[in-house]
Amino acid sequence: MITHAMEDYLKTVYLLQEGQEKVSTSAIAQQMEVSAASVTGMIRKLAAMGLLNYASYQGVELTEGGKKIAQEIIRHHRLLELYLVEIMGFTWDKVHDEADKLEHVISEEFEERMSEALGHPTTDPHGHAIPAKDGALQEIAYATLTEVDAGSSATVQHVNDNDPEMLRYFDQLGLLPGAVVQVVAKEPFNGPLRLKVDQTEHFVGREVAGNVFVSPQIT
Amino acid sequence: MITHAMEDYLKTVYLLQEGQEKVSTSAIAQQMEVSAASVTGMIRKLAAMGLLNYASYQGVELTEGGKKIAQEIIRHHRLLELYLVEIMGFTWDKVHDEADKLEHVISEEFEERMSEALGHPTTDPHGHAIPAKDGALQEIAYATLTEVDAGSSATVQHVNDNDPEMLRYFDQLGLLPGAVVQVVAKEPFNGPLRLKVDQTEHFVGREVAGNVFVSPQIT
DNA sequence: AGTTAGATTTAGGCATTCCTAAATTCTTAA
DNA sequence: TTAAGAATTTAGGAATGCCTAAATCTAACT
Repeated sequence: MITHAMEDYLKTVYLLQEGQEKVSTSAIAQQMEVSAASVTGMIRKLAAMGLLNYASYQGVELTEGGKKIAQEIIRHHRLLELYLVEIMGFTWDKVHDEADKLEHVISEEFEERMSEALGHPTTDPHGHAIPAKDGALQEIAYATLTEVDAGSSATVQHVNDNDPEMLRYFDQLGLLPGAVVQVVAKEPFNGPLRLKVDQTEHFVGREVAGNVFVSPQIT
Repeated sequence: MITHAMEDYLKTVYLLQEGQEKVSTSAIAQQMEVSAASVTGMIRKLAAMGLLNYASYQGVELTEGGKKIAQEIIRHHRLLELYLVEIMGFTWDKVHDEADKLEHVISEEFEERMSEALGHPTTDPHGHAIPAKDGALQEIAYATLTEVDAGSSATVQHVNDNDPEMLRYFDQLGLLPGAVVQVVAKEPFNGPLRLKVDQTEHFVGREVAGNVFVSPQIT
């Protein structure tokens, strides 16, 4: 039997796995805010179920079975976020926590009816790709705003959705997926960035800018 | 901390409590399909939390605090059922199980937005009353179809929503809340009832009829 | 009143999922 | 090459929520 906690682990491994193939115990522990010991314990159980491969001290890699479950959960999460915003009228910053709870609980039919009501979308409100029913998630590795040269412009593709407070801040600034930002100036020594979004200028800290993912502006 | 399991117990006690004030351990165990021992264990915990009063062998009674939580869960459940049918297009028979899972997980905001989308309704698709935000549930004790005299007509008020198969059967027969039924004849010795619903006649077993709650037809 | 059937509680166990602390293994740099 | 330090695993323990089996209580009938 697969539990909610297991689904959370699989989802986390899947999202951490993008890029590298192996994910370390400590990376999972940090991301999920549990102890490394707890991670080891759960990993062994998931390995015994054939949902991931792992060798002691070597890190973890999802099997096809594990990937499929992770994709399913991520699809639930992102469809829920979009449904909550588009159909139910939630604000941007509240949908992540609600979706984190609901994603483990909804039926396939619920998923299907949400997708239908939304016209089978492919992107959630934070700009993340929504995996197709049985398809892989194709997330492109965008640069963060901190990596954009002073003077250049870029288009916001997606933002991290973990921190509601930061989301409200993005909303205030107009840093939504699709928005065009110009990096007017970058302070040296890890100081703030000066941005121009929609005519208005703002100063934004490096930590904040690191959570905004952009592609070069298409002109 | 109040868990999902505790909420389920409180909900069950609340619904069993209608009519009598005291609810027995075995009644709870039977309704929830767990052992009586499990019920005892949970009851002691809930009593320690001040959510219900109980004395050994004497049965159980919810406190005001316990009632409040139970009402909240029942409100969630019934709003969810209605939302799933009216807004999402689920069929009658599938909403109970979905609502049983979601009722523990949704936020107050989710509840509020559902209620709004539905125009703040007071009855769910099975004819059960939806408790107001902070108000008590006022379920009227209707008669079942088995208690209606042969020759008399009655109006369906609500039906039991526990068994999806039975719900599909009710749907087929047209035994929906609001429908007018005439009991044409009753076989003696606990045999089937002959019903006339919407011009058509049907034979219905006693067990089935016992799950249809009616009031005398208002003519 | 005594017996007995049924209801209830107690006792002991198991799985889940987390924790801290201690032991082990790996890495790296002197 | 070895020894410190970091990462990982093992060990042991707590809370939850279920179970079965055994003990105990209640109520009903002779």
